[in-house]
Amino acid sequence: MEPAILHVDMDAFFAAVELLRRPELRGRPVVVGGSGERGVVAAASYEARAHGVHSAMPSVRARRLCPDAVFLPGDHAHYREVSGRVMAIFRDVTPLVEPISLDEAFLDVAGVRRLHGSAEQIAARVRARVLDEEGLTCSVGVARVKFLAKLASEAAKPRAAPGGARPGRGVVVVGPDEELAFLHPLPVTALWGVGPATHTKLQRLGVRTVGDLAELPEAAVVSALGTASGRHLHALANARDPRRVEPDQEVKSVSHEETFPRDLHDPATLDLELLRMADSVASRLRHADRRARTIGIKVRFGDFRTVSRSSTLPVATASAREITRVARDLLSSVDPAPGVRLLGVVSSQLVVGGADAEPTQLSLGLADEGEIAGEEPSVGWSRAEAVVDEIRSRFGARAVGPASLAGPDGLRIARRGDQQWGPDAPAGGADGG
DNA sequence: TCTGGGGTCCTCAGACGA
DNA sequence: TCTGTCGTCTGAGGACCC
Repeated sequence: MEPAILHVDMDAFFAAVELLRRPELRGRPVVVGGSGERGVVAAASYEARAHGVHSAMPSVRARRLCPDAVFLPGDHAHYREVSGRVMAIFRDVTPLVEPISLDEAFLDVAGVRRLHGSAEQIAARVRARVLDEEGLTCSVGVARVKFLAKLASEAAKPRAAPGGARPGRGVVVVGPDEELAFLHPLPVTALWGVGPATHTKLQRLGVRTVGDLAELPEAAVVSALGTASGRHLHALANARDPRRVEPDQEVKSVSHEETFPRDLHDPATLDLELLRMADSVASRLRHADRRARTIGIKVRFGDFRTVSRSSTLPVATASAREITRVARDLLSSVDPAPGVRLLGVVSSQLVVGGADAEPTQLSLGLADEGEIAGEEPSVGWSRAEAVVDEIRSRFGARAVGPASLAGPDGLRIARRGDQQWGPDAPAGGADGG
């Protein structure tokens, strides 16, 4: 079988997009990410990587490693916009595009080779178009199966070197007869699904490389890692990966979580944050035409101990009021006294369709603060929230929101990606204990 | 060298009904 | 009526990915 899966990975995407807007920074180490003490690096230019800076590294440490670096706060909305245009280029080549994140995607080109040429030729053309139309470089891996394509794109990438990037090969093709020779010398951590915990377990079995793992009997791997992970990783190590490129991935959960600049102890402050996050989750659910059956919270304490609580409702909801009510209930079972570092609201078990897609849970007609004259209270609220959505779509997310979120600088409405890489430098917003 | 945010998937334990 | 088993659902937590 000829390779027909492409994995396209943008090179230092966020940093590269920023350099397009600020060409004067070219050649300098640039770091995109959170600015606060608890922020992390989202992307680093190759000049910064040469100093040892990499994504997910605490910003504080990145600053220490590379004091000359230019730190930029990151603009998630803009990256999404650029990503959308790049994905459109991919879809122009084949309809079978599976985005993995803003900066990478799998493409299945099996059906378009007669039209566009071999997978390798298509890969080269995709790279050229992305560079032409967006001014961005990307690396492409080509293989028979997904995870090999992904490893191949990694092998195609530029490398960090003092003074900037050493160009990579751009496109790497792993032919069917080269798969094991390509795969087996790689460290086992190169496999998708082998993180620190699994690595430790595999080390105990004497596994260092993918080849070592491939040689073990599957039963031994299953016994060490569990059925699902064990079988999966053993298959990958033998170049077997049955996963197809899936263009229409359903979203399975919608969540919003934030790390605070300082740990919070005060229940009233936490309650306001919870309200803000529930409002954000509900708004995004309605925008995606989804409702959630399960509502959960996530609490991380100052010592990094993390707990979660969840509750499954009889009827799915996308109402901010209902999500807040459930989340509040769950939060009341957690003692914030040790200090809360992070709070999150999660919605899952999603069903398709807005509020009118399924029967609404009617209340028993008790007096309700949200009641609208002559209407069932919950119906009144869902109408009110539909109006909120309409206003936000016209005037922006911060145009309207719960009164309790009003402050001297306007509404404190949480938007997706606002705080993607950690809290900004503290501005005295936390209660500090 | 103190660890973000938004996701997915897996495991395990307990509850519950057939 | 009691007990055991099985499958399913739920909740909590962990690991991993970008």
